[in-house]
Amino acid sequence: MSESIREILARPSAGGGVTIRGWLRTARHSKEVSFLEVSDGSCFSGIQVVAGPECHGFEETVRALGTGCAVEASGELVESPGSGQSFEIRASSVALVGGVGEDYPLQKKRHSLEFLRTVAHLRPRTNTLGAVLRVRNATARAIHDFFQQRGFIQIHSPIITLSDSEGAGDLFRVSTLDVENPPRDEEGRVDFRQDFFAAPAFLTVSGQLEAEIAALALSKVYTFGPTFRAEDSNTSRHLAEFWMVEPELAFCDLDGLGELAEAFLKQVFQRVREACPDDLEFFNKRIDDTVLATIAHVIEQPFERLRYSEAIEILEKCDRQFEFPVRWGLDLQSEHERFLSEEYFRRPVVVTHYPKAIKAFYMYLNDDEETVGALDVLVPKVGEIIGGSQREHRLEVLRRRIAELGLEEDRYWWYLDLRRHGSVPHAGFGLGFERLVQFMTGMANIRDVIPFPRVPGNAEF
RNA sequence: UCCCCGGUAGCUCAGCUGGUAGAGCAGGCGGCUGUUAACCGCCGGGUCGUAGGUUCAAGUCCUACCCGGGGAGCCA
Repeated sequence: MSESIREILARPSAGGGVTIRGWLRTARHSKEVSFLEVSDGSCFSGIQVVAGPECHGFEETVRALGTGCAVEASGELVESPGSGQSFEIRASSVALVGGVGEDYPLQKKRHSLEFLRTVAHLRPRTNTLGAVLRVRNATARAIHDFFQQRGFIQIHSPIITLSDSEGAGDLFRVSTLDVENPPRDEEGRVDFRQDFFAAPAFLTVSGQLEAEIAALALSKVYTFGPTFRAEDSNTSRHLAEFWMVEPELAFCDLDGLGELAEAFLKQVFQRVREACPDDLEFFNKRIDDTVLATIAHVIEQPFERLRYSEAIEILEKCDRQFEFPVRWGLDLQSEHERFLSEEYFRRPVVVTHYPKAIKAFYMYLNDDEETVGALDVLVPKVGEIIGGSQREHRLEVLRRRIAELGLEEDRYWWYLDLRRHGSVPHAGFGLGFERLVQFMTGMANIRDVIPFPRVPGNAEF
């Protein structure tokens, strides 16, 4: 494999022959010389190829090149006399590998992100999406590194599931039945006993329950995989298909979970800042000029920790008028979360001990019998980025909670069984991977931090 | 799903109180001895989101629908 532009630009000094392959960002032609800016996606920067009449292919090829053309160029790596780059390639030959039509939609000029979504097959070639995909990659790697270094074992939780988990969101059905003419049972209802899995099946909304199973054997585990929600929600923070990171720890309580969440975010931010400095510089310059300061802040400042009750007090006492009411027992709204993290504390905030009525059945019931061991991490701009809890590991308490909420115990038989055999305190959280990338890059719309977004009414590409 | 805003050239937009569509960039051609989203000149390019309606006349006003954006709900 040939040397990437990233590797060439990282050379200690000029000199020597190089060959690069990539796509033209722009071509500047004057009478005796052409400047080609070539990118291969290996790093934010492209490399400048300078071709004159002595270059093989100058008249036939180089003069006709424009934005988008795929080329192969060979020559000598030299120090650039122009400002704007340290090295450039003095070309001895340039060959066209793949030309572009007159209707090639990408210009060297800035495009709107909305337009780029309509050409998702070409948008990775833009500065912005290229940077997003490199940061996304670095973030995924940093996540694996964090857990692997600490002895967490990755669990591959299933994509197809029969249970609807915590009942979170609407589910995508998985079926091989003929939708035009499904088999019916005696009462005329669709007979899923004849379906592929002999039961109604769905795409997973979370790997949590499976992670709990694994944690109660391997102690420290995590999942990192796609999840699916069929909610008709159309916002800049929601996708129908997104990736979720879910660590789960045995012998861990809520405090331990909060420490893990903070160490996790700090290290991931640190690693991505080390891996993608040019990309982050670009986001800070062109997308959101607070990105670098925010990243530094997350790495350096301790997170604020407070209980739900304290959060309510702060919100009640402040002189801000909120659209939605603030009262103990009501869930925090987006505006409340943003006020706390963006304005009041100006840093990530860890809120714990929520009222049991607004949280899921599996969360640990505190001694006050009113609150549960829930934990949310709120960050500026994005809002809730992590949601987690200490799990209820006491069989009788869990059965009571299931009954209180009117859930069917039968459907959770194996989840309950885990509490009958070797049950221990355990805790875990879920992190929306795209929201993390949004936070890192400052991208306003979640559809622009995933290469192929799935949203209501649109799954093209 | 709800509320608000928008849809005009390939892209980004302008088009006033209704009078029959324009700029920059992109594209094509030509010029320019080192450019940095290069620059200069010329040229081509539009059923103004769709369907109805009002009017002598609709890009402009009205209605419905479609698509996009922002916010909210739900959540990650």
